[in-house]
Amino acid sequence: MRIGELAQRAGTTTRALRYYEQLGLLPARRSGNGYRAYGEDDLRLLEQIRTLQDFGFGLEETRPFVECLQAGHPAGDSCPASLEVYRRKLAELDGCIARLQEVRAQVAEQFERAEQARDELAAGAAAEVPRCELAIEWEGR
Amino acid sequence: MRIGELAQRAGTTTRALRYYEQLGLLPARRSGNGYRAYGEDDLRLLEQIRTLQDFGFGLEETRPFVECLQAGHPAGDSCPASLEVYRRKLAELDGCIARLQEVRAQVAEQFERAEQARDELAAGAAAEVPRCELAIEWEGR
DNA sequence: GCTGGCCTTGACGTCCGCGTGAAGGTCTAC
DNA sequence: GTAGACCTTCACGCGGACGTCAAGGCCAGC
Repeated sequence: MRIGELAQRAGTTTRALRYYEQLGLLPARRSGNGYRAYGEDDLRLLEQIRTLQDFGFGLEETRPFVECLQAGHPAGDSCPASLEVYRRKLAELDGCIARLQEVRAQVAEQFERAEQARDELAAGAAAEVPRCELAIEWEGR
Repeated sequence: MRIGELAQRAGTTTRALRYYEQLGLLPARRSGNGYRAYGEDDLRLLEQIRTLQDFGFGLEETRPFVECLQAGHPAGDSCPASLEVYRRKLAELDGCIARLQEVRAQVAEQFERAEQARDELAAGAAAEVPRCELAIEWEGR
């Protein structure tokens, strides 16, 4: 299989595949004319890469999974290095979620405080309007 | 106050202040020699900007707050436009948190599945080890 | 043999916000 | 007078995952 066919079947581009090869992530054999030659296994590697990318993994983080598959293991996450990446990612996600929740709480606090201040101002203004009208009537006489 | 002093008091750099001016976010008066001249008010504007940046607001998102202060309101979030930014930011944060939690759940699921598969493999191997030892003992006799 | 489609390498462009750096000149403080 | 602060404008960096040419090689079908 040549690069164009693999790209199409994997739903990606030839440029991405060359980029992966450049990173040493997805090396390709070469046929006689210098064209990259891929097998069905490479399609599985690509699917592994894309699945992890959808989870927000960087390309370097997919490397242990790819190497695990290349080593002949049945799944990309059969190897300790892959599990370690899972663990790191979970910790990273937890940290990120915690930070965002903290920020959210602070923003919400500011928002509610500001909204309340606005309402109190509006209530104060409403209370002052009659006095203003009285003053006008007073002046009118 | 000149740009260097303001930058130092606000804990930022002169480059950043010139950049904010370039964005029209923090315009400066000019003294006779062409130097930027800032007042105490500008320090408050800067503090508002930095506070919001710490919350993850982009510079453009701080603009309504800054303009609100520039209009003479007591607080940057006294104006409807600022409250609207708060609301948008809260929605954005909620969406971001939800996405991350969903991803976290999926990664956790993959991780646990992979770990279980490993344990089962290890258990299978452990179950085989005694047989191996027995075999060795058997051979030993 | 020629067109069109696939492939090759290499190098630079894109996106995004938030600045930073450098060059070359003016102004101020000691 | 000299160091340091300031001025302007233009350009560049960052980080990651590619996109987009450019210039050319290889091959199938007509």
